[in-house]
Amino acid sequence: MSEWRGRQPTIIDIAKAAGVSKSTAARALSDSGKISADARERVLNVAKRLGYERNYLAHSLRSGRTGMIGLVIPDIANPFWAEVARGAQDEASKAGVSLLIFSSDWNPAREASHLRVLRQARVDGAIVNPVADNVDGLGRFGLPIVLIGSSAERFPELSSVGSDITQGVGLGLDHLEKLRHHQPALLVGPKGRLARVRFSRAVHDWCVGHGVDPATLAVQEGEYTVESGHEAMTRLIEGSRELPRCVYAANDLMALGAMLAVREMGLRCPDDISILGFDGIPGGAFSDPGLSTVAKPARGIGIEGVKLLKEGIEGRVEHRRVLLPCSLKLRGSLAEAQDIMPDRLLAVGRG
Amino acid sequence: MSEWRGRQPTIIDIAKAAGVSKSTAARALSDSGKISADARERVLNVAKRLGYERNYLAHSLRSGRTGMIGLVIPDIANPFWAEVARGAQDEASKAGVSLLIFSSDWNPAREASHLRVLRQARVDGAIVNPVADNVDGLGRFGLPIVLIGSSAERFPELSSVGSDITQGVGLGLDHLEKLRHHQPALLVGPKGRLARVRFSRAVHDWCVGHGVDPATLAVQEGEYTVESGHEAMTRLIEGSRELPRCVYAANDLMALGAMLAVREMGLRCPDDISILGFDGIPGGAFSDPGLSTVAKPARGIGIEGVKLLKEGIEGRVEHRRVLLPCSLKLRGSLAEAQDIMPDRLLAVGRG
DNA sequence: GTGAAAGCGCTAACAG
DNA sequence: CTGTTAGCGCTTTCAC
Repeated sequence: MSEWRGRQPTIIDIAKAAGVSKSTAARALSDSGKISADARERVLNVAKRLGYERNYLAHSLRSGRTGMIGLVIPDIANPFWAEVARGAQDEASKAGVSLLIFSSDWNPAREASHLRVLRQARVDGAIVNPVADNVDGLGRFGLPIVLIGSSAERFPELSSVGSDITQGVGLGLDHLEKLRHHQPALLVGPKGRLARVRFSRAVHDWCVGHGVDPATLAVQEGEYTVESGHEAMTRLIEGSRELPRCVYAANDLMALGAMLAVREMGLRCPDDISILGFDGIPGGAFSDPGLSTVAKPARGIGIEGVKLLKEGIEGRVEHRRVLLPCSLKLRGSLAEAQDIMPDRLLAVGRG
Repeated sequence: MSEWRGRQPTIIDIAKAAGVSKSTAARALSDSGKISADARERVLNVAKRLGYERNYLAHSLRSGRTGMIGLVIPDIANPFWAEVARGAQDEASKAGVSLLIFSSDWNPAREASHLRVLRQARVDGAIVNPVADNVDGLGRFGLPIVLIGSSAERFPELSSVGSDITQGVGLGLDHLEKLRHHQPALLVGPKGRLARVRFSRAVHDWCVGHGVDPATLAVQEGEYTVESGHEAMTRLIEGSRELPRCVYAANDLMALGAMLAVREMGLRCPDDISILGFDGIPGGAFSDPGLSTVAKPARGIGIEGVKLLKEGIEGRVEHRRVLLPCSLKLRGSLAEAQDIMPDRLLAVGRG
């Protein structure tokens, strides 16, 4: 209403205008303690009229709680992480806390800096997917913290939430088996990454449990990008004695790259080669055929992360590890295995 | 080092431990004012030893600046907005301020709530893409504000940064003309949206300037989604006397949907129908053929938004409008127009 | 019920 | 150059 170009009204202004003391005004405004209905109403009215808004800085300074939590992820522009952020955002706003999102761009130094900023901003806690291998910083963060993603293994003492890779890998392998693809070739990530280890181990375990010799599966490495998936697929086709009829990629982008490579070599997906991805990125719907994939519960991870963190902040639960199930997203890139190999395939890739 | 399970040390602890007064410690810690090299060093050493970290709440409460700025966008899971956020994040961390990202999910009520939270958190300013048509809230935000996206037009008095739609549309149309597609069909957004108006107007103006009668262009509406693009394209083909040989979609998702529709009708892109999108989302690279598109400067918008806001906060500049140029991203979905229409095309779509 | 008073941790005059 | 003092706006005893 009024064009008060000056500073925003403080609790003192309200108290004065309502003819009560600072503390009575505070009590009315924070809806706490004993206060007469009359006084409370008068204060509230004045507050509304003057456009009062609680100063959260002062509030937090005094109460020791900021009502803010931090989220540190590797890349906000990556659809998977964006989805995690969205889930966290939803849950945070439902819980009435503000979420501070930080993107580390896979840079450990930047991650450390973000963590520092968060602590200095006195957030009540943080959700982090650590990119730094040396994660000392986390140990001494000194605030409630929840880990997301694969790095949880390195910090068994911290609460964490992630996707159940073992279950997800099994889901994919089971489905491939149903399509009679018993020995899919694998497109995995680079050696160093923990995610790679977990994927490979899950595949290994599944094989052992299903009477398949893990050593018989062809494997190619990639960098989790479309380009490297393309290259890996090319190497795979050119390097194998027999044309692979099915490929299981550890990540959707590589799967998409593989699909491109397949087409470029004059082969067809899924008729000649079936392709299964892992992630569930939206872009997988735009390829031709659409990419079938094992989708990670990205949004759920964000939601659960916030819930877990709240538990930690409120001291309700000491420590907990949550594993969310993956789900199968079937589009067009998978076909049943043919018993007889079409003649024209025999000639392909013998470059 | 030390396992102080207690509270973090304050400036008073430092002062005491260093044997100086609170203010001397403050001066050393904030690197301001006159202070002897000796005292400064002693304080700094103690601070480091005790693991001192400035309490930004108190700092902000006192100094009136929080060093935080807000970013309110419609959807963090949308690749375009994620990219904007990433740009803003980069620039913010370069400028040494923290960025609070909020996603309104196209919900005006939620947007209003986010704006309130930001003001209550005493951010120094905010960057907003308003979804609410009734944007009273913005006017009385009371803090420096920068608008991003198309809504800038409704608030000529506020600073803003956006993409140059007119230039972008022209870029696309120029290129199509070069390929001898003089009358592309248009896939535009829903009537209400400002973005739709701007796109249509830009096309109109280009036509007038290039001797094309705007009324001769076929137009279909969509909702900016893959599905609606698919439907619009189907309507377009079934509804036109002559098969359109080129389509210009106002958004990439609709273009992708159109591509799907084209293929389903037994036509080929780009041989039979050329398709041009508008946005530049990463998913456009996964389609077959890859989607040629006019890319909006998403990251640049985020970067420029932060720069503009900083100017506003520091009172350096009163008001400014920045328009960033779009760029052409050529992939496989565009081909030169054929003079003669292949026979088989004449039969298609006469459902 | 209500008010007075004492801080939360820090900055910014102001004297020394 | 350094220490003292007075708050920033709010919550929270503690008396009355």
